[in-house]
Amino acid sequence: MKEKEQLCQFKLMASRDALEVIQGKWRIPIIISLTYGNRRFGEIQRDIADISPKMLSQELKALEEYKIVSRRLHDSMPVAVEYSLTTLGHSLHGLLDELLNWGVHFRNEIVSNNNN
Amino acid sequence: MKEKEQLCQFKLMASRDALEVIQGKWRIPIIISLTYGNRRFGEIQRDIADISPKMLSQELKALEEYKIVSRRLHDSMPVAVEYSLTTLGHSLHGLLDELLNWGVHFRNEIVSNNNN
DNA sequence: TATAGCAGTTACCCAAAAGTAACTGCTTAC
DNA sequence: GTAAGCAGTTACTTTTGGGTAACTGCTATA
Repeated sequence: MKEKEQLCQFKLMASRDALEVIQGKWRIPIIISLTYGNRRFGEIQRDIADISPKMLSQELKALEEYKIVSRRLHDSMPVAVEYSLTTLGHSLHGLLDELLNWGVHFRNEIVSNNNN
Repeated sequence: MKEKEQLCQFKLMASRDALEVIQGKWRIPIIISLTYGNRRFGEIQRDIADISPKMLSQELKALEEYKIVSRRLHDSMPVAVEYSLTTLGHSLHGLLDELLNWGVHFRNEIVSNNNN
């Protein structure tokens, strides 16, 4: 079964590509916040109660580089910055959905399985 | 829109639950290897070419604690150990699928988008 | 004119994650 | 009897991720 092994290797590579982008404590939460519409820096910070401005800024920059998030600067005075998901960012929708569903499923399992 | 905000908070929690389990460089790859059937320690190690025995052992233990993986010891002589996915482990199938699809999608996007 | 809000940045520190290398005890095959 | 494969473990080091606190420059509001 050489085919099977090649498929396995292919999947391993694909998973690495994906993980490279979404890895870390804050990226998924940031993306989730942005699925609720365009958001300002401070708004995201309020959504994700325990993120520091340093981490938010750092991770937003990373997500921008991966073309997941776009940053629009409105040249009003006091600077207003608007973050939003790109098309590529929105393409994470299905993955996010599965992640959330599984998160809920997992919590139910561990709560109910005092048996086992 | 108080509802919207509560839903957002709910999703943030669910994502944390899920991430706690699948976070890290090696867990997803290990789970992928195990979707190809029950596997011995050495087989997983060969699937995932660059994992060290230390990391494999450590992550398998963690996945066992989360009830994602089960370890069966055959008391033959030379010890044979068989790892497999639990039901909970198999329930990650949909998530893995989305992850892999997105990984492929992402790679295609960044390869083709020399424009932008 | 002092305070608060906007959108961050900077320097410093610590803990966790991961890598490296060597070693274990067991058995079978050469 | 020596090498190789099984399934790991141990000690040590490096790297990275993330936390904390203080600070920036700008503006609107009280």
